[in-house]
Amino acid sequence: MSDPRPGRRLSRAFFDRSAPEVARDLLGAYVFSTVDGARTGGRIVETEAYLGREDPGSHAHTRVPTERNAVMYAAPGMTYVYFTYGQHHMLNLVTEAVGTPSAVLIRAVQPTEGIDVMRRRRHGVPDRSLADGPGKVAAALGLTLADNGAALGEGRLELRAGPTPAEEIVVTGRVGLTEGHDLPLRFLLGGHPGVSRGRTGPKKPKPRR
DNA sequence: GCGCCGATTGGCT
DNA sequence: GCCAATCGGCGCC
Repeated sequence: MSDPRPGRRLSRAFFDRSAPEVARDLLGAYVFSTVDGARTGGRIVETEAYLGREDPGSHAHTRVPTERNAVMYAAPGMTYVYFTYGQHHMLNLVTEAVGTPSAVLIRAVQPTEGIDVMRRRRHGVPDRSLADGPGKVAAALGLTLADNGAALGEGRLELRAGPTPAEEIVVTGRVGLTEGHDLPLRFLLGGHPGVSRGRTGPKKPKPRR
């Protein structure tokens, strides 16, 4: 069995770097939440980087700050949580300096703590599917829009370093986007059973004939 | 295991 | 109105 070995808290400086660097280095790190008195979380095994105005897949693409994406412009390490598809929350961590809208999406977590609570929140799904997708991560951790905009170390989330992953780090295109899916900005631990099953290609397939 | 499809709310044009 | 950084169920091989 793999014992959880979370280390020291991740610093603001850790997040004050480019989103791809942070996304890669978050692999093997730990994320925990304390919600309703229950601590849950685990090891990050899949991430995606979103770059900002120049990134066609980003919420900040060619846009002035809006109410939703404002947090992307804020301080490194801040949590950016948004709601989509009428039912799912997505957990992101802001990267780079204030004014630069970039973030990293946490796409999959290997549960190590509070697994019983996560089972209850995820009601009926097999253990291997507790947090193997971005919507599942937020659901398993009990996150809501109330967690949007929390400064590093001040909200219900805690981020800690982990040992350097023994697994190979694999880089692919991002999942679920209509634009920018071809950029190599998705990072995952190769062969890990807990990564999402997301497709990397264009969302709308080319017409067949 | 893989692919298709409906669900369901809020953000944005 | 349109459609989204998704999920789970169902059908099929």
